[in-house]
Amino acid sequence: MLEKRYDFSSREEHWQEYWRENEIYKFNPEAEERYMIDTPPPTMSGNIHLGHIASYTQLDVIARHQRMLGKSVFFPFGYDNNGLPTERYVQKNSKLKMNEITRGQFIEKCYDAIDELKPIYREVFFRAGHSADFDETYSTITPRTQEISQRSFLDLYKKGEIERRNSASLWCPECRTTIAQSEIDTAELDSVMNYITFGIKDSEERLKIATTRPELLSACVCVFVHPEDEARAHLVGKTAISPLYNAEVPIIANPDVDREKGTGAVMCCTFGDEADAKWQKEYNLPILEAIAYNGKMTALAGEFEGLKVIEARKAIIEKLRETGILYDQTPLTHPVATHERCGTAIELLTKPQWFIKLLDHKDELYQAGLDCKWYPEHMQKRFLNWVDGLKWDWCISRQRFYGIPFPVWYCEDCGEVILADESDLPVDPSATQPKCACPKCGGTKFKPENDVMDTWATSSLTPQICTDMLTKKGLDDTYTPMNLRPCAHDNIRVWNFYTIAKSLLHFGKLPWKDVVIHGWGLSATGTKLSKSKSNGGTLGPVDTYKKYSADATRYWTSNASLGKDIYITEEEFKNGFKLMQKLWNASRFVLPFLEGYTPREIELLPMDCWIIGCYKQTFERFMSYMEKYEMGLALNELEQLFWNFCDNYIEIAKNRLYKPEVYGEHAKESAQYTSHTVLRGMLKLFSIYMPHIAEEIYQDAFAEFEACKSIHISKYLDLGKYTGNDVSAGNEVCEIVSKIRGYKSQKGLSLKEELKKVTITGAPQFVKDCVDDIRAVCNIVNLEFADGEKDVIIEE
RNA sequence: GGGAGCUUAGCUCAGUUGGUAGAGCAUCUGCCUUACAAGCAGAGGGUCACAGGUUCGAGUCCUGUAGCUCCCACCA
Repeated sequence: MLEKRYDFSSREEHWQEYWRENEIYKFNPEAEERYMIDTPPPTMSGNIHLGHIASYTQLDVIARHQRMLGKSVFFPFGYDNNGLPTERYVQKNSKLKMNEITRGQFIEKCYDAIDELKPIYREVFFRAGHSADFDETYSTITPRTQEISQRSFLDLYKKGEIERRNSASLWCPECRTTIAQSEIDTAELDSVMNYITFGIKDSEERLKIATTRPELLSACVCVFVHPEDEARAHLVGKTAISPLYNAEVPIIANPDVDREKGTGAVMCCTFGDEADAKWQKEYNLPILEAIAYNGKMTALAGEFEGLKVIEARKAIIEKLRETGILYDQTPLTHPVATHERCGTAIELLTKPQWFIKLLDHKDELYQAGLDCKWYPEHMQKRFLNWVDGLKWDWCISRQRFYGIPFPVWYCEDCGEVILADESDLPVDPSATQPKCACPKCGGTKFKPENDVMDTWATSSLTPQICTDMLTKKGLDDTYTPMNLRPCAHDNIRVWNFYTIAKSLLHFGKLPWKDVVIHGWGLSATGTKLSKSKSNGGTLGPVDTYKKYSADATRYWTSNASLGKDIYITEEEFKNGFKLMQKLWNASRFVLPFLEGYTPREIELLPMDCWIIGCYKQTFERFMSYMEKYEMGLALNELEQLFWNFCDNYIEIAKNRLYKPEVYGEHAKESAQYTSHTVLRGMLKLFSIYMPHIAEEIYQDAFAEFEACKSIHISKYLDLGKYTGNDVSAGNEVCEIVSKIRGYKSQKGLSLKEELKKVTITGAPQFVKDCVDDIRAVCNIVNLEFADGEKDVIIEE
């Protein structure tokens, strides 16, 4: 018997523990049919919020759906605790500066932070009723993961896909590390265009040049003009003299120059922007470093040495003004590349870095984008677009403390790269030494590579890291391509892209077949929920579970459209809560009539056939939506059926169930069979969205009947193909009932009010066969049928 | 500048292959009905962004326009 009230707060926890103890969600690698998900490990960088719950719950709905199709579902859970986000979190919360403590101490701090955060993260997901295995989880910083990640490095190095190059790379002066193209944001910043003049050697002429980066004047290596620039044609081949520094630089004609921009003459520095870097390579120009890794000017800048870039810019402008070299200024706003993590304008600096070759593989990457199935489909374009615009190889060196080290030393004598032995992985080259002498020069002194790898170099291996929990084989492709990678739309060019790249480079195949793109959880005002910013006022996940239940929280998130952002509104939690109550109450009505009842096949009354037809129709639509990962639309279909069941079917069945002495035992049994079947079927469909209450009711009423330990490992109730005939006729009955209810409503009568006589005209045979049901549900003394136009005539 | 998506009821959104506009929320009216008042019944509410075109017929297909959102490019 179900209690009058469903006490979700205690029952939800009860079932969570039950599922865990009984290993309901355990993956069976031997299963005939498997469904494997490459779960995104949440980044451990602070407080977890409802946005996470939104996307992970959608994923859980998918996992549960696949499980109820009879597949064994691999739904791992992991923690992404490797790298910059965690590092920044630790720095911020402990108010530490990187240069004030040792690397070892800092790493300890990071591990401590992870230990504190892990249980919080686990709790939030576990209490949402997620069907992942929380007892065996992975993390992106464990020794085992480090081993896999380093092995990936060695493998790609040996394949010739990784190399160390000394070239321009994207540098964040705030984080003091190189970053990748994918980590760039663009910010619209105010700036000033400064018009200055260069001298010309052996000439009185001055050459006008515009620049937004006068602080790089000391690193000016060349001046370009357009080949068709007649006014300046005579200068090509001559030597320009930079102001203040009096450096002699060549004047070269270059078709890349945009004659409309600035003055039409460009100074090329090391490096003002990507064009500078390109030209440096193209003309083999000298590399002059005016900016140091800490974002301050070097000795090259002369009197401006030690100033930060922005300060130096102000100072040099002042100086240029004083000396009369600056002849004009115009304010402008322009887009500046910034580091997405900290918003600092990035610089291009030269430093030896490790690169994974991507530009050589653009075609394969593009093809991989075509080969994956994207949901929603148009997200594929974003991937292809990104591959198209790829300009940099993937720089994987990071000048940070906390991360996975490169398994690499350099020979102090000859500089040769010495790789760690695979059997020694994971290694920390700063703590150990190579086992043999340098193969090239026989040297025995080595210095370690002190950089660590980009976090994405590791998280791009999640298919290998998570399936390693099954195979213990590390970098292995036994289970790839997996079935599904879920991912937010902002991660298409990052996590998705790199995972595809690694899988292609290592194994020559896709990491997974399907990609589902989910939106962001947005606050009611439409701002993105973020771990680092607080969107004050919004509920936290655990508060929401407490106030509205986990099931209601899940309802909110699963009701979203594929790929679309979802807004947090308490309205939706309330709706979820109401649905839960309704499910409870409907079951509380039906189930007592099913005590001691065992279903057997009998001939069903027309309206019973009708609701079963409705169920079949819903079931088909539900399945086809879920096939496309459209869980929100599937849920809508289901809800429609459920309300129909409550408002129309139960009202009809009620009379037969209560009064078999009036309507007959057969009519009662027909209603019993039908409500048993349809409620059981609907519960299963609901169970992927609201697993707790579905389990509660299932255990009370159906678990024994199905001899199944949990609704979540039972199979959907497929009643066969919907043929389409019975539903429309039954709907007509509902319309007639609705008309009669409307009549009472308009007259201000109670619905139980007795009607003396009702005549239904133009009704088909099906409706006539339902005479008892209609009479009962509308409380009609005398119900008659007549020929003529379809109508309902009521006499009080 | 290149690409993608969106525009349907006051709000949030559905609308599969063209065939009389749908749901939830909100609003209004009525109803304590032996599951549920956190409920039930009923009602009002839309030139489907705009303009053309194809068609017997267009929210749906084609072309164009406008507005919003996102991705990419744009640092002289």
